[in-house]
Amino acid sequence: MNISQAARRSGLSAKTIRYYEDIKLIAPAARSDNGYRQYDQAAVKELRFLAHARDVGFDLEESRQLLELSRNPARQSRHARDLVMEKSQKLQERIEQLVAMQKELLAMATRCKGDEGPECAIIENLAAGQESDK
Amino acid sequence: MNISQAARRSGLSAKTIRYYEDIKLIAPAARSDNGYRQYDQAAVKELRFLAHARDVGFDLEESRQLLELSRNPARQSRHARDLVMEKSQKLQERIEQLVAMQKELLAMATRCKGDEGPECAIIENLAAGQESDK
DNA sequence: TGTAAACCTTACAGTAGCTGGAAGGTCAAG
DNA sequence: CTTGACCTTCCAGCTACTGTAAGGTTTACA
Repeated sequence: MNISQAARRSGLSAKTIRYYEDIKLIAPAARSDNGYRQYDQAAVKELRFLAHARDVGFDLEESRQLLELSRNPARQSRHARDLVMEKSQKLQERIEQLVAMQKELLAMATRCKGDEGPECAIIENLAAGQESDK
Repeated sequence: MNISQAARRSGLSAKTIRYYEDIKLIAPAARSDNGYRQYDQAAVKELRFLAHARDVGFDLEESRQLLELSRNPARQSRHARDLVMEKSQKLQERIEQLVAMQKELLAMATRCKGDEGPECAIIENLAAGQESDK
């Protein structure tokens, strides 16, 4: 199949698939006589793997590691688990950070009248700085 | 004061301050005879404003808008409030997305033994694709 | 047979928000 | 007079793509 069908089946864009080939995340696709890239079921499966890994938050380097594990029949599931736990930890920290931001945004919004006047707790709050160094 | 002190007092790096000047987020700093940038309290206050706006999740364009509001004595607090509410909404969506990712990561990790063997629910889960198009 | 739409190719530029490094000028202490 | 800590500008690189240009191919249809 051509690249756009592989894209549809994998959930990646054709652009992204070419990009993944460029950066050697996947092996160069076979080519048909006209020079078009050709994908088989196995190739699509790897693309779907990558799409899913990205979806759950792995970056390209981590996705590459996971893909290598999936290709390696002598892998140790411990390695995959380590990657997942580490990502989960980072994600947890990120979530807590966003929740804290969210909390502060709502606190600011609550105290701002949001009318036609210039007085604004949001602006004051952002301007009010924790002075650090003198 | 010189740039590194302004950096310490604002919570931004010197690099970042120069960058903000470059992209005209802030006015070009005054220069002393030797060509060094000079910052006064008002300048530091704007830098702190920006640092804080970034901290709570605003991107540079939004931060620029907020800074303009803070500079404008004829502002309407409604505008600031709108920016905050919109950002809060986006943030909420992002948080829910990350929480869903986190949930899936933990579900995968739970089902993976994480030992020396190759059998791994994580790999299987990532490989198992929701086949979309035939 | 012509042509237009829908594919495909490569190559290069741009995005956000910085950070790092090179190459060099300035300043205060010892 | 040298060392180290500043400062300057400029350019490259980071992530993970996306957009665009300029072209070649294939297919459907009039």
